[in-house]
Amino acid sequence: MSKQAGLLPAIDLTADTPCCPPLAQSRVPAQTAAVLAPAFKALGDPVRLQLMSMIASAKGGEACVCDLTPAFDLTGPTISHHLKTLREAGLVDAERRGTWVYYRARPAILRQLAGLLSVEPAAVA
Amino acid sequence: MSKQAGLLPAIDLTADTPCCPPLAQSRVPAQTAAVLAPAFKALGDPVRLQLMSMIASAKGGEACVCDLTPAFDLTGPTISHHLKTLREAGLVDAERRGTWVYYRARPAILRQLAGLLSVEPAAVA
DNA sequence: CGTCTGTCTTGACGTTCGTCGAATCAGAGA
DNA sequence: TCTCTGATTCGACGAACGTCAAGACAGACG
Repeated sequence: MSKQAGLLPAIDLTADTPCCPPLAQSRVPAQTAAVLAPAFKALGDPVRLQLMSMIASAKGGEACVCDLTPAFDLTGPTISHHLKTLREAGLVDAERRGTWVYYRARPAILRQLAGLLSVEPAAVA
Repeated sequence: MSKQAGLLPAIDLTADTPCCPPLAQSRVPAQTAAVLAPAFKALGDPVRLQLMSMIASAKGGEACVCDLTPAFDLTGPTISHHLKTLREAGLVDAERRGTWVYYRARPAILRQLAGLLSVEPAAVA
């Protein structure tokens, strides 16, 4: 077994979860909270939020680490650590192609999180 | 000045921020990330995610701490601490009425976060 | 006033996080 | 093969987090 094969997401959000009624509509069950909270937590760092955005909005739907790293005043290992956090939260996928590693967003979980947060436009008035 | 008047949110998300184009559409600026990341971070704990949901989905739009606390296997101070975190992230408002304190969700920021996460239904196909 | 109940603050504890430098791995090319 | 470059892992550090017990504050009711 390759020692550096940790490029797969640790949890699979696309399967089990029943795609979340809005948080403001019915109480989130403890189990759902336990699954989704780590995703919010991963987004809870300014660097990771920007990384996520750069990946999700990248041309072709994917971004190379080599383009991501120089966008911050941080070392390579630190960016790699943040990308690993996003990966383990199930927010992105990574794929190595030759010398470079490309990251790609997982729209399904993004939609889940957005749906959980959604509020009726004229909720309280 | 009352020593226990820390019931107001620490930041005002409803004013400055220009209501966020989707994260997957254009790169989130560092400044926006710095403002919004703490909100995601606040949602990044299972207990707080449930608290937020219980408050936002409560009948009348508000929930009493006395109803929130017994829903968890945690002490009062711990729940109070989590509520303070939600307050400081601008996600909820608190109001004391007589003996009890009521919490109320702030739909505006919820909408902002949901909008940031929104993805076109058939984004990548 | 005194007391009781509900909530928040303080102080402490162990754990996790964000960051770095150094070392390692993976692939490309000479 | 050896070397070079890109990316990750490892080990360490200080800072922040989640939790609790103990104490303080606010309001209601005698």
